[in-house]
Amino acid sequence: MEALPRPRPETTRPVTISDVAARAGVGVGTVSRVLNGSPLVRQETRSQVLAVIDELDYRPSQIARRLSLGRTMTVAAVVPYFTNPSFVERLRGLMDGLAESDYEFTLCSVLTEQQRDEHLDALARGGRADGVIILSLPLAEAEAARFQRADVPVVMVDVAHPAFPSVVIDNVEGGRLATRHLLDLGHRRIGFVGDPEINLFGFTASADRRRGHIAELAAQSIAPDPALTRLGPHGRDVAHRLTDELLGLADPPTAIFAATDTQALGVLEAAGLAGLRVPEDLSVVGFDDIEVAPYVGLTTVRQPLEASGRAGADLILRALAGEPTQPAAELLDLKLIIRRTTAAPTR
Amino acid sequence: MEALPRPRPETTRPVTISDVAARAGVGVGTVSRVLNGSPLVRQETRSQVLAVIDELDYRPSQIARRLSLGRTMTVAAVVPYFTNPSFVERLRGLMDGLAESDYEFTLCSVLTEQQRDEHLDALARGGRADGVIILSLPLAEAEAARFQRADVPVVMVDVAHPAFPSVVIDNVEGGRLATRHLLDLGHRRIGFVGDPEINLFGFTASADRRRGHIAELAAQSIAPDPALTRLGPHGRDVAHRLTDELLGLADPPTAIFAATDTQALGVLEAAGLAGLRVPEDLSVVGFDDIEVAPYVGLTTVRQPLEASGRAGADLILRALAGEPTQPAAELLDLKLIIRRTTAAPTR
DNA sequence: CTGAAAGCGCTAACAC
DNA sequence: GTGTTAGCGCTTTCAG
Repeated sequence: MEALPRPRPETTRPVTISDVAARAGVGVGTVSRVLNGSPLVRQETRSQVLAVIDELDYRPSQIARRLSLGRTMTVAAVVPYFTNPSFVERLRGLMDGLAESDYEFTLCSVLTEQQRDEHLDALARGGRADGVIILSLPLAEAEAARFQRADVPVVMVDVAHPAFPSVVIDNVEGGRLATRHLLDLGHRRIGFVGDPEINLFGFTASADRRRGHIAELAAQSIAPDPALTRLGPHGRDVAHRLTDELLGLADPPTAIFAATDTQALGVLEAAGLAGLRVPEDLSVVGFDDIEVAPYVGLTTVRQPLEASGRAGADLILRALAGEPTQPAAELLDLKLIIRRTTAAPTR
Repeated sequence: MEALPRPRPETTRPVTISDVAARAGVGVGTVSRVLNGSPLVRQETRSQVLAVIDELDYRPSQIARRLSLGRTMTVAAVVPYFTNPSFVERLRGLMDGLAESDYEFTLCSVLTEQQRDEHLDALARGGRADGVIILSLPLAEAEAARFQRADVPVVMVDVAHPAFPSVVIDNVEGGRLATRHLLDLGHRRIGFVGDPEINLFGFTASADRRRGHIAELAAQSIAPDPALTRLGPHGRDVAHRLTDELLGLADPPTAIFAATDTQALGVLEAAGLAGLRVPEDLSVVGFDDIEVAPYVGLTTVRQPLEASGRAGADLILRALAGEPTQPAAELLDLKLIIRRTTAAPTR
């Protein structure tokens, strides 16, 4: 058999820990020790091994390491609609924060309920990730319990859960901020375009912002006109359509508060197509302050998107490091950014 | 020892293949076989094992599976500036395409040269991913060779390499398309805002588009005016500044072709701040047709961003499936999308 | 068809 | 200090 002239090995075989051990004339245990910075290695041996590692250009197999360690050395982020600008920004902060650690990152994209359930299920049974960051998705009690049982640390971003540390904003307050601005400008008929109260993933941001909106109206003794509220699946296109309805009203609003910037873009689009000038004929305020907001001069409530991702990464890293973490909610600041889509009503 | 009342096991231990085997009264080998759909299992045994798997809610450990298989069952995508709209769109197509497969996905974010090198190095030594999709990053010969030696299939998107299948567009043609449109409109002094010819990652899209731009000018016997060309690091802000320079010229351009939509946004911003009306005082055409393009009414050359990601995923999946793949370049279509930022010059 | 056992590459417990 | 060895959970011969 050894006589067989095996075809030239075009492809290289990765060098393993035993290759290093053999070459260095030591046991694999020793190599492993220097690899993991164990102090129980003579300095001389250490540098010897290091030299061989360098010579052989050896890199330990993460897979093998994980199996042996029983840890995956990765952090997973479960994120719905990850291509949406606001999630992209959160992701950036998150990956930035993780990049500085020893943990790998794995993105669990959620577009459907099934994906949501599958990812959560897989993650909650452990062995897939050592820590999980969940973005915007409310967790059912049973789901939270499973994570706890499997002893998998969880951090929530943009949504809270009593059992885990979370990073959130005060959406109600944000809704008030936006509405107060419109009110201050003199608007009295203010439309609202947002998500349905009951939606696929149970997002509550839109509903909370609307609660703030209504509260602020009430503070000015304005009874909310149900006709001025239009809710529909999140997206620019739907918001566009809802705005058409609003503008078609006998007594249309002079301003519209959109639950998110994406929806505000739809509002602007509809207004433009309807021949309305913004802000002269219609004021518009959004929420989030995504990257495009400045381009269209959108007045909006800014929330620290990227910072929320970073905060999430920091929290999970801290938990993974064994530091005691509080299942408390970290509240990020909101700020009204006034640009060119809002002004006093002319009607 | 067995007398020790161990503290109640708060955390669950994952069920393994031997748990299943034991419970089903078979060997682990058999369980493995039914897991992998081997035909060499009696139907009766199979359903028996399946029942236990179901009962125990068993899920095989991917880590162990990978170590044993010697394959990672994941495909990696190396992507620079993944938060840029164009990359996000490509990513979406890519992840969509991969989601339908058995492969996991791992995103290698590249923001610095070091990250580029590290990721490429790690990936090229194999063991990290079974297949690699590289976005926009030109590969050095030595790097390509390493992938080949390690027998790791590679697919290039938005940049070609003779050794691997790739998905590209004809940037030169795109540049001609944009410029011809401006020329047809009657513009003769056309500015160009793009990336430096020599840049961090060796991107050539901007340079190629400019070559098309110049070629088209030449076709109309127009000598390119060096003063009308401004190159700088990619980004809205820099493009904004470069446009300021252009507009400050004694004889400023009546139109500007920006190498990308992002840069076009910077151009529009600068024009607006300079009090110029678009398109009356200045026409602007971009490239890519990213999601925000319609919002600002940007005339641009559309390239199928999402489709490129999908195509990349399809190619790598095909390679992974062992199907013979050609190291040929798949050329995607370009299309000029005329919106509101271009018109005939008024000067 | 199926059980037993070797092995994937690494870590950690255990001797020397 | 350092070598040896027993797993980590799974796949895959190799016998039977």
